Amino acid sequence: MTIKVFLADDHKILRESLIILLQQESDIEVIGEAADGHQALVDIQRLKPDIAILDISLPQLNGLEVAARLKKEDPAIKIIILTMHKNEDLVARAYQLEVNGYVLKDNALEELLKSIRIVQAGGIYLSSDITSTVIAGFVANFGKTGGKAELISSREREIVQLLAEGNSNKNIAQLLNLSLKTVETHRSNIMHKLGLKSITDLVLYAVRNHLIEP
Amino acid sequence: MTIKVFLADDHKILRESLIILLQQESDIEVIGEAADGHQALVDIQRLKPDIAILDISLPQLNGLEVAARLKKEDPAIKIIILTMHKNEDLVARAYQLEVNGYVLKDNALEELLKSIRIVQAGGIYLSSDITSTVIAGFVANFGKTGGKAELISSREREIVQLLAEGNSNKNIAQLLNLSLKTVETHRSNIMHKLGLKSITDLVLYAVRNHLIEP
DNA sequence: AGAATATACAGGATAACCCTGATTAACAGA
DNA sequence: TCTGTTAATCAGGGTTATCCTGTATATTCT
Repeated sequence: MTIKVFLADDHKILRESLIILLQQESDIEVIGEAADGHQALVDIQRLKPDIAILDISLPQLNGLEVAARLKKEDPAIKIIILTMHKNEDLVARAYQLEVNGYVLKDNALEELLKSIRIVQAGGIYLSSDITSTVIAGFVANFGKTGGKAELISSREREIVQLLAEGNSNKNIAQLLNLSLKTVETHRSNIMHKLGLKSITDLVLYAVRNHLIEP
Repeated sequence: MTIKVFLADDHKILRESLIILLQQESDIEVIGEAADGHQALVDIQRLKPDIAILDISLPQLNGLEVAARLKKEDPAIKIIILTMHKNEDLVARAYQLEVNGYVLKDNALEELLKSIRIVQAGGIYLSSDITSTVIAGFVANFGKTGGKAELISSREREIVQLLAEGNSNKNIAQLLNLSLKTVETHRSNIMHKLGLKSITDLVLYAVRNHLIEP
């Protein structure tokens, strides 16, 4: 019995290449493909693959939304997210949706094959270079806040935005009538909670989460 | 005589897949690969492939900058840009660099093979879906970019990207084999030239100019 | 040749970062 | 109600990083 997989990715070159290579595996069979979220949703519900492999940045309906709708209708469906995004928030959202795998495109092809077999066997697969701290932090928060995990507090989010807008710690302290030390503490906590390594990462986080516009 | 190609793309899954499939073509031989711009530049100059296939969004040094440096050293080198971006400004910039091919990742694999053979034969290949945007872009940009002085130098652009990717001055100095003080000077000059007040402004500049992806 | 630019490097001042603390208020669970 | 957790506030003190002001050489442009 082969593992029937469905592949949704908007880049045809990658889609075609992966299908050719997946077909060469004796235990894997690609039974369908899609280039956008709507088509993926319709075809996956019709073809009922064992595993749906979804890119996040799909046109019309993003991969996480497709995953959410599939899981809502059939919580047993197996989903692997295949994406270039190692953004903490997206990983957390995927985790919330209880997807079965999260594989980065800059990992080896071998990782994808491994994830398919592990997920088919009932396991959960996460790319090794996704920071464990984010997952740990997320798991720690999950359930205590009623389902929706807020990684950072309201005050912290306010400071994220001010930082991403180019304000210095000193500046923020003046704006918010706080001690410089308080701002430093917030900043440090934010970096740890979000798993960011530099102010640059913070700006990108803010852009991705629409706290500021590029 | 086979066509010797070099492939640079930061997504290992795509890179691996493409190499396997390109190797199956009897007239094509992949003689090297790279996951970042620096490695690509060094290896391409060392291995001297017939055609260099470059993604635009490469870490450390983006594909267009790699193309510019390769063309400067050897104007006869053949370059195919393989990218997800169909922005007219990126296409126009590629055209100014006189690259030999521009293929979109959402085209078929067959397109890439065709582009390799056409470019090897001395032709220029453009993905069919960007023909209209490229024409529009040229009409709009023609004349403007003729003698317009670049705001920042090639070296500075390289450092902008490394900064926006979250590297510290120290880190960049090591990567480029420069003194820390040199990197600091470049950084300062960049900020003044571009009228930026903070590193976050620089990240936003890099995002807007597609030096990095949000 | 002269001017402008790119590239490279230094010293000293300022700001940010890191780690280990502390206090107070709010709030949830046993 | 007591206890534990989190949010929010602040501090000392040491280590790094960044900013500002200069200098110098090679290359490129006119």
